[in-house]
Amino acid sequence: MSSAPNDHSLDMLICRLEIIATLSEEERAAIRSLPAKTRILNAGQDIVCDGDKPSQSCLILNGWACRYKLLGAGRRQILSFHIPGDIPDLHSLHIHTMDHSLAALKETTVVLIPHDSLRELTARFPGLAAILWRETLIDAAVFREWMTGMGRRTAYERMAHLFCELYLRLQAVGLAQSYHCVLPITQVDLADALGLSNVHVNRVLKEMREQNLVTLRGGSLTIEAWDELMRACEFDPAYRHLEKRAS
Amino acid sequence: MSSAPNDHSLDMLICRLEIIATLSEEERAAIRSLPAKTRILNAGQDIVCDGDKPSQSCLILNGWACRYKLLGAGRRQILSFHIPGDIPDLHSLHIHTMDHSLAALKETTVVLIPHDSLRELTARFPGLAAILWRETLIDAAVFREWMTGMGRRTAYERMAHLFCELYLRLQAVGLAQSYHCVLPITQVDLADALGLSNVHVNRVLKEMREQNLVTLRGGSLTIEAWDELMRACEFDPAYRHLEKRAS
DNA sequence: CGGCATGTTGAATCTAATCAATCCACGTGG
DNA sequence: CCACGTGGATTGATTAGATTCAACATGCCG
Repeated sequence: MSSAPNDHSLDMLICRLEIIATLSEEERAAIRSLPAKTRILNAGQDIVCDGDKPSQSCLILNGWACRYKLLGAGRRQILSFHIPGDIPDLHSLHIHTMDHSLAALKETTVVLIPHDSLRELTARFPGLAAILWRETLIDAAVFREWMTGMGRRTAYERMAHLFCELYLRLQAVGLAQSYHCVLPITQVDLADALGLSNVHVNRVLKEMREQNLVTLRGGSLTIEAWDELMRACEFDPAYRHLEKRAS
Repeated sequence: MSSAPNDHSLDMLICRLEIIATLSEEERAAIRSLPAKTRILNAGQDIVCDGDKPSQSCLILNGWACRYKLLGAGRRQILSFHIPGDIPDLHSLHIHTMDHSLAALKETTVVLIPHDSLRELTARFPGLAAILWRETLIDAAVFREWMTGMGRRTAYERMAHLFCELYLRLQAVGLAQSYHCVLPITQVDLADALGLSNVHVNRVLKEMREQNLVTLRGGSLTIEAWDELMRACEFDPAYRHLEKRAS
């Protein structure tokens, strides 16, 4: 953990929020002056654990993370994947006990922002409060989409849907272009995210590869037929609620 | 739709918020003076639809509702059930387009509160804003729990878990006692909520009945063995985040 | 080089879905 | 009052999809 010179790590957050809203110069300045500590995590390392009562939230600067819950008999459910610009535990600002864990999927750099500072920020700038609130609501909207997938979509559709979602999210932060991106997710992780067994994930991936739809290999994803991929899972990006709106 | 004399329908909301927080007298008064219209819906009637851009949120006064998404080929996923005291579409305050629908499961009375008034309220009382934000975060926490159920729990466990959740929620608003409550949910609804087929729901219910665990019949639920029911699904109520905290 | 994590494949098994009847309670209209 | 229609619940038979178990391949790292 290193106390940051605060180069401009928080610009990442500004950039992210401006995807869904317009910020004033004051608001940008206030965000930039948030106290922040940088921390680097190894692959597999937990950032926050189920049951913790964190006093800070983390912004991902680079790397990958996922949230997950553990059940008895070694069962695990991955709830979401997170990429640079995300604040995966923003909810802990108002919900004090973690009901799941957050872990790095590869070497990952995060910026830790104290809840006190965030609370002060939202008190001074109600507009920012609304935007952050909105971020957590979008998070919930994505949960709803995943839920409907797990309940009512086939394994094939679920996988296709996840690839569409991840590609668009990566593209939005400049980490994907021309239907190609890094995806440091193992087949076991995919299985735990989609509610499948690792063996079945392997077979569905094989099928998609053979159909020249998508190829996932060596930690990188190539989408060979974007339109068909979207059609296969009835993908509608509306659930991510990216319509911009002057708060 | 009738313009309400505003007897005290909003006390329901106060009561609900005081489950997770402590309100000042001013805050209570401000809530009570919210403009509100009462509306009565028939069973099966939609309250808000996927794609709508509502300008108000609804508080359930009595009855039952559920949120759901429709997919191609007639598939439906129920995302949540709602009982008196819930504000199932509070998120529409900051997310402007509905990504799912909300429908009454039986004759249901709701109070409609304009977004403008809510925004004004949260601007004047940042403490209330935090509490409402928190409500939406708890909503998301429940989604996470359902997700892990659909991904990693068996049909039997999922069903048991849902019954535990609903019973405790009903109990909290005085609609259940001595392990018995009204549950106007058909087996088809249960199936769409749990990601199962109606036939399988029927079989699991039969199994539970034969084990003297729970009986669901004629719209009412009786839990014969609460402890065992909780054990069967590893139920831990923590995910509903009811710890009270002076905001 | 050995060890370990990850990915791949086959075979057997099982859970839950699907298809198809039937039943029952209830309300409606003749 | 009874015939009828309807929505929900129930049951059986069959099948599809996914899991489990097991073996083996591959690649990376110390």
